[in-house]
Amino acid sequence: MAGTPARILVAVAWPYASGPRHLGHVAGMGTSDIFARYHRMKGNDVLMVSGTDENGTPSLIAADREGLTPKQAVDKYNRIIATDFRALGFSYDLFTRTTTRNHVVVVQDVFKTLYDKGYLIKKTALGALQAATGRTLPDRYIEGTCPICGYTDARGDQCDNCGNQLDPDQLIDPRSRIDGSKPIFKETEHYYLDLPAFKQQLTDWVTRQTHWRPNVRNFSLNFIADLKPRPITRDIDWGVPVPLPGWIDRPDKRLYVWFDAVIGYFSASVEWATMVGQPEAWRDWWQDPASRHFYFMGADNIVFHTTIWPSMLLGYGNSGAVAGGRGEPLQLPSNVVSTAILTMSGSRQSTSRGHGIYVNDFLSRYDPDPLRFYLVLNGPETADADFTWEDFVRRNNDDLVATWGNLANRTLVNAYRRFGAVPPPGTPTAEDRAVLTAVEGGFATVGEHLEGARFRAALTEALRLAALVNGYLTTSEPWKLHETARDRAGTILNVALRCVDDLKVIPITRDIDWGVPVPLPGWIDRPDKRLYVWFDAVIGYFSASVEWATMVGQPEAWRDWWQDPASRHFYFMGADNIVFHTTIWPSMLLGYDGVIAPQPEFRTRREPDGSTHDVLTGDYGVAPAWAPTALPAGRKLREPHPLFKKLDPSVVDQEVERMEERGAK
RNA sequence: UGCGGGGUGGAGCAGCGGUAGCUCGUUGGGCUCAUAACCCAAAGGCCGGAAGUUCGAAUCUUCCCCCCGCAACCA
Repeated sequence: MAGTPARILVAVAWPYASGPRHLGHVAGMGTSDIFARYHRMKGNDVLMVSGTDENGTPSLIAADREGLTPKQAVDKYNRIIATDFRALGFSYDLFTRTTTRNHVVVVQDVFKTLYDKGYLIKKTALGALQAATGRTLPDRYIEGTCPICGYTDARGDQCDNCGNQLDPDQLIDPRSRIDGSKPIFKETEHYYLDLPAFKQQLTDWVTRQTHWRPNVRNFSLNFIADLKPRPITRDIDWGVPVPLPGWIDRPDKRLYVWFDAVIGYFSASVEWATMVGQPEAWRDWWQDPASRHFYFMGADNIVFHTTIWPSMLLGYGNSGAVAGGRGEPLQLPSNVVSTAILTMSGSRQSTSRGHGIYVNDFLSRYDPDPLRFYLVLNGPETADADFTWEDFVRRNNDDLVATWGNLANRTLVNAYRRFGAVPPPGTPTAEDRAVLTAVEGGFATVGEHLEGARFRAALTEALRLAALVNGYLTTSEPWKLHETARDRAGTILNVALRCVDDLKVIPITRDIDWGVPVPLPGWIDRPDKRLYVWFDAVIGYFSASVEWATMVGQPEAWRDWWQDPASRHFYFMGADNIVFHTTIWPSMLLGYDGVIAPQPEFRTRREPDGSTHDVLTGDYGVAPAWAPTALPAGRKLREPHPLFKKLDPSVVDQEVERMEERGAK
């Protein structure tokens, strides 16, 4: 493990804004968030970017289906998806969109640069167009009768009945799946990316990536061995205009959606730099050979990230207007972490067939933490995994609640009731030292798993440590000692509290505190619940100081009074208020309000052309360090409340019923 | 069809030449501060199928079956 801060780019697959996303879509994304949070806690400089993929045919089809314009449709789904991701606590430094002005500028720069350097080839090929619109009709959107088996609903790329691969012009009576019209087949002109030009470089590079998962590496090498030019423009009126004379103004030609989508990793980094007021800051990640780039995506996207995107990066180098011809060539992926498929009760989730669970639907009834927990413990990390409600309830109740939630709860309940504060450590026994050493060792062992993107193993190890502390508590029985040997009971609870304090950083949960009453999830939006007036009133001393600092133009100046141990505070009040100032307010200041898992928020961005869009971002620098925490004796404890909810087994039947109802519609 | 990955007790996985192990669940017992943790015991697998190599195979070879991905106009 490097002791010096490293720059880590966490690049997460761009969800398509053609509908709400279901659990299968986010199955691999929780791990990217864990990875980013881990590296931040390690002290590394993390840039985590993604956004919604909004160009291309599926957006148009979604819009037509709902009677919306393409822009309205992608606005709608961008909002839904970003709201889901905020709720799931994905700590993006920037979650943006592919319809921003910035994205268009960067994409066109990459295209133009590849063109100028001779990596694009103009070719004419037979394509299918939709009669009414002149838009490209992808093979899978053409249906007809299979010429081999006579199946009447064969698709243009493949017959679902006999499994044979087809070309769309082979179909008998071909029709558009969109409007039923007969497709027009004609020769159309397109630009192709000259992938074979990069074959040798790619082969050498991938061969050296011995740390990749074998299937990713082998699969990529196999793919590279037989590269052909790949089209990067299409006949469509929704997408990034082709930045070449004679093409830029054509309404019927746009860049192909996959081409612009992968560039999103880069364009989002550029947008992030602008947003934080350091327009050149993206170079620290993209042009520093010491920086490392980690890509998270589904298994079906591997070649885009190991072959096609690297080809584009190699071709671009540092030549374009955005990179400005200076610095190192843009960095290639360091690792590509792919996720398999999350099936739903045995079959593949499909939006069109109504099979699967939407994220927002799920979160309307369950908390995000159990979902994140489940998807790591039982998700499709290396092979397909199956989501069943029965399994979800079991993992939640038996692992998350029983092992970890109960450990935190029993430790805090015991310490709070008998001591009210963190008891002094006393003289540790061999058992005390053993359990502390084991738990503190978790930072190394769990960390190693996370570095290697072995998330399931990391979580399993964290749970093993929690079980270890459970065993330590059961054996030590501090609840029997607090009257006869109070010092010893205090020592045991001190050890257990420190273990819990460490483990709350290690486990892959999102938001664990020590019992702050309000605001809590579920209460924050309740109009009938408010903080008690004295609570917010006394905080006024602090908030007014912050306000003053902002007013005088030195927003950090309040720290000189509030965080300098040498400063002295004098309070003046009526006699009826003494207890608030000598007891309650000091308790609040001592209380454990530290943020363990900072959360993302929406922010509106305005671009030079006046357009605006909302992005997900956040200040994640306040997270604790990835190291044993120093829990001082004497720190006040508040009345604990359970961290996670136990689920009633009846939810299994309820959810199965709900799915059947929807499937029947 | 070609290429790649995978098929191990009810679920999820590890093992990859020495005769099968982990987590959870299940059954019985102990204990109980706690959102029933922890301890003890037990049931449950011919390691997808077949043939072969070997003193010995879940582990190596060959063939076959099943699942998933890719096969370049799904992204």
